[in-house]
Amino acid sequence: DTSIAVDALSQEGLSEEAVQQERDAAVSGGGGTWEIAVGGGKKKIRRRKGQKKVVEVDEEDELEGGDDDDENGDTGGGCYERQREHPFIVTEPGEVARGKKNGLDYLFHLYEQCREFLIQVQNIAKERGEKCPTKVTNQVFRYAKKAGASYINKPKMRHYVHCYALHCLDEEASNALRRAFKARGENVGAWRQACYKPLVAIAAHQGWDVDAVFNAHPRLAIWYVPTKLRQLCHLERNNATGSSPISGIANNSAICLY
Amino acid sequence: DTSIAVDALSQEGLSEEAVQQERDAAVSGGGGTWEIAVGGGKKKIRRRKGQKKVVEVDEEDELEGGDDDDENGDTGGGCYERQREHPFIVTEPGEVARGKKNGLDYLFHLYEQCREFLIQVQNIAKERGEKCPTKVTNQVFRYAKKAGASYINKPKMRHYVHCYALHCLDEEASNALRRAFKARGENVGAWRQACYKPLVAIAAHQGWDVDAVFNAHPRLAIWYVPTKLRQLCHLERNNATGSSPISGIANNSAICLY
DNA sequence: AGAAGGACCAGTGGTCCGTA
DNA sequence: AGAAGGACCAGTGGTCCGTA
Repeated sequence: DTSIAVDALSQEGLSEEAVQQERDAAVSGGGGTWEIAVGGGKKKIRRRKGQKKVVEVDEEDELEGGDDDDENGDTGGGCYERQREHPFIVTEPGEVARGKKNGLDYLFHLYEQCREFLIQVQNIAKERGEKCPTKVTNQVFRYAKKAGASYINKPKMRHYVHCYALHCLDEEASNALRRAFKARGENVGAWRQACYKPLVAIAAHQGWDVDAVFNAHPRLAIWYVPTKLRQLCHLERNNATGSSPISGIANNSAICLY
Repeated sequence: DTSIAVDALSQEGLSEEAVQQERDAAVSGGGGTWEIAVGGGKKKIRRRKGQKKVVEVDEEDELEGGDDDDENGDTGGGCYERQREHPFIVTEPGEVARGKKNGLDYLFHLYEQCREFLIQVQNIAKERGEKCPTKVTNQVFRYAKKAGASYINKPKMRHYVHCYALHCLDEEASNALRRAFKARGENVGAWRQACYKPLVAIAAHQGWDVDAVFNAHPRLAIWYVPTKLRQLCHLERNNATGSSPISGIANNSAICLY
């Protein structure tokens, strides 16, 4: 029975398209596929990026049919495999990922989508006189999922927040890093790690106050500062100071690490 | 064994006085009394307000001995009654409550104390490079308790937040309300209820944005807007608008409810 | 191996309701 | 009755680790 999924959606004022797609996903046996679950106005962008079938032979149907891997022959029945988003690869700015991969422009686009979902949640809250979130909270992720953006989830977005931060704060540096890591053939994890260092340098110039750095940028202010970035800034501040941690905070302009 | 309470305190850099008092409370059999648990630098203020023994015959010891009510004769043993703070009564500005009561100046003073505890928590967090609370959170209440201010607790502070808000935002109106309700012999609950209306009026003048009203005042911005005040503002906005809730927000200056 | 995300967990905001 | 606050609860921020 699909009534639960449809009921949940019917309260949110979604397009009939999204409801229909969610219904299809529910019918498909509990698993569904990411492709099917992607709904509403956000789907177009995702489609554009999803250039599949480099090795595969099956032409995908827009609404039905799985994104079957070779080892999974269970196509005819009601049992889809549990599909995940394609992994990210390091791409240059403007470059579309080929194969079963997603590029970094697409990654950053997800942050913009989350911002739009937050704005919608805020508007609803204001209208109802309820307390209004200023950050991308669990509530926003839940809203995004109901709106059909099932490819957005909290662990992923939190994982790459600092990469998005660098993209917002110093797009040139971010682009240069992407090109360098692509040229070197580094994987996404290595690129992600490398994004921390320039951010710490930016924080250093702002008195080591990474919260202030985030809050000063309107698109970044809606994201929680990642724990690891905060810790790195704290460690570097104490190293850079060259004295007891007690002094801290005020000595920002004297020392430049990078 | 008192080691747990002492250990918890020893990490917070408290005065030995507070630790000793906590130990006494623990020894006293799990109950302890509020008087004993009150410790550290904050105690003085509390003492000043606590003018007891109007009907009672027992002179209180500063550190030992309960604040025994007539019906409780269990004084000699290790079993203290579970003491609560004296209830609030409506007092005029500057008036000290008599008998086993606390006055409203004392109530508002508790909010100032919480602010000081928040500032301490913030300073510790900044020093450690941890995320820094902007509001009076559970963490702050926990810190206050460990610091010996056991008379501060979350339900009480949340209960009277809007009364403190009126005191901050329009002290003249707050004082007038206190005098009027005292003159009429109203109880604290009635006074508390009456504090909502002038706050809604203030919010009305600020485009019904009660969050903005709180945030604009530095001592108030650290407190969460109470749910009921938020709801009242929302209801009044829709009533005042005289049309569909869709219009909302922009029509602030035209209509004055009070 | 490298990576995506379901699902868990400690501690939160909120306040009810057993207590005095 | 009026009031103080321990203690509970649903939903949070954070991220681990079983999964693909």
